[in-house]
Amino acid sequence: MTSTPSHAAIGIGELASRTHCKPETVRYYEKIGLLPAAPRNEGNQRRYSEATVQRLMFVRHARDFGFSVEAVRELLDMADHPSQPCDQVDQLARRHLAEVESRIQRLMVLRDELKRTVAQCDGDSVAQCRIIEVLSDHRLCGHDAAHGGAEALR
Amino acid sequence: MTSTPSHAAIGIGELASRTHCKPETVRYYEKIGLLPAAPRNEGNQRRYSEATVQRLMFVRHARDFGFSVEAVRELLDMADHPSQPCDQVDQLARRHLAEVESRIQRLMVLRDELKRTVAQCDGDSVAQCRIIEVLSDHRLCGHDAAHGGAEALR
DNA sequence: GTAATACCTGTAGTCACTAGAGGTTCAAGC
DNA sequence: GCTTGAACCTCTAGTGACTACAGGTATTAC
Repeated sequence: MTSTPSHAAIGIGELASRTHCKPETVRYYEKIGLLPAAPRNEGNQRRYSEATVQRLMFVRHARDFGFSVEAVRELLDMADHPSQPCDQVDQLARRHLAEVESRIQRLMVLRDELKRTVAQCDGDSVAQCRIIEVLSDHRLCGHDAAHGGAEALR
Repeated sequence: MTSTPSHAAIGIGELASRTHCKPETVRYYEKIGLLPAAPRNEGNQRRYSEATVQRLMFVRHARDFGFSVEAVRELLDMADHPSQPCDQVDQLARRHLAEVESRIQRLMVLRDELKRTVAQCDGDSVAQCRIIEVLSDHRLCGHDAAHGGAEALR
């Protein structure tokens, strides 16, 4: 076991493994200001406290929720001011929820069209392939607008 | 109207507008080899044929379907060999469909969790905010694994 | 003492474009 | 023929959120 007593300083490797990310990511977060510049030991290596573990967990969790780094920055700022009203947090989360829902919608349209197209392929030569045919001629789609596939991923 | 007779050479601007993309994107596709290097007029400007319009439409349409540029490259290659069997096209499309479906699944898990969290916020101060609380403590989630938010977007 | 591992900085790469600088060519009107 | 403005050219850098690598230093275990 390499568990460290809670009062001891934590190295970047342990911090990373405890928060399910990589040392590179930790340094990246420090660089872009999501984490404060870590104090160093005599050999110039970063040493962390439990508070930083908590902060990084918050960051990772928010990222897992799909919030952008900029949104995480705002959320952290709000979390740092607990006596303020939480309207802003609420708005940010609702906006994000709306984005996720619209992404799901667009992906579902795309999925249906892909499904329909794939189902029509009879496994013969490319010349008769329905997939290639549909890609070649937009009029063969169920939809006449773009499906928003590439955009749906953003 | 600025319509061009079909036998005349087409400029990059018209090609772009007819395929709903930008001149920059056309040049980018040429650079990465999705489009062949265009012949030039005396003043070094690109001139396109109807065949290129068709090819670019294919590319845009495949991208709208959410295929990666690498996948589009493969699809183009297959479309260029119409006498071959279309198993590969089929496999590529099915793999892509599976990816889209898994992305939808992950996004739906994320959406449900976000929805639940947002619903629990009573609009009081940040200190009591359920959203901040959940982000601070992963155990408060419905799920105990990562929600795959950031990954779901890829 | 030595060897393996962990850490450091800085830079470049990923994906699919997009934006801008700074210059050239074209097309239309006078 | 000249001028003006739009369209075009090349090249470089920026986007988001990391990831990977090169080349060096520190720590740790034996």
